[in-house]
Amino acid sequence: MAPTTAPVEMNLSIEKMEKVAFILKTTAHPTRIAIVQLLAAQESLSVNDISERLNIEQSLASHHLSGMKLKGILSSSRDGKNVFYSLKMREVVDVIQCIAACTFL
Amino acid sequence: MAPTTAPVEMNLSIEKMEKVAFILKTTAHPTRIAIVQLLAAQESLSVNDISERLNIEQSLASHHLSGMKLKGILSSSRDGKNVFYSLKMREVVDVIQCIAACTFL
DNA sequence: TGTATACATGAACAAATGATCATACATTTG
DNA sequence: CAAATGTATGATCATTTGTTCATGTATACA
Repeated sequence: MAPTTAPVEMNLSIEKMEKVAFILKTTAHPTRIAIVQLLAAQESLSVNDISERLNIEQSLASHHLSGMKLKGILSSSRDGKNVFYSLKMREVVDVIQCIAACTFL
Repeated sequence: MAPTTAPVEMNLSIEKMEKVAFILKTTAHPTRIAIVQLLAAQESLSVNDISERLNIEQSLASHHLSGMKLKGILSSSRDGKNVFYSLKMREVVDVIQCIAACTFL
């Protein structure tokens, strides 16, 4: 039987480390963290919703959103004039929670 | 009584989001992820150990290491000619594990 | 004291990022 | 179709990052 608490042992491949870095990098920005927060609570929001809630320009919101979509963190679907974004890679929520939980921050 | 599984609801402050972003940014690099990996398994390693294991120049390793130390992720202590670095913020291990566990990566 | 070994540091430069602006595209409605 | 609304995109620019190189500092040891 494997012990329930194995010694830390992960040995990621170089490729995997690059992918992980890629995702972390995509998440590592206050505005993008805020976006993830909103979408963790809302299921889906339009670009306007987000830019208003975060008090940023529409264009900037769109840039962040499409970037995050391109990198696989978000997905989007159009409904009339609006484009609604939602979380695709929900794991990033846990990642943020994990760091945010550090009491010393 | 608070429910044990609350709906996703974290509402981090702007300051907290900036701090989280700061930590993620500091971690978001293949070499630095590799360093965390090594230190997750070794407790402490010298600059030379690390630069050899990762096949990078001493100078580059030192830059990454002192940066991570400055940002609170690592700590260091000198023993003779060597400086040994070790993980201070072990939470970053979980963060990396979390993303690395995504099957689609 | 001088030399070797281990690290640190700063300059310099290329590349990536983030923000803003202007403008283009898409959809609805009059 | 024209105007209004919502979103995307590309150019530009300032800032930050990552790397390399040269050199400086610290410790050990002959």
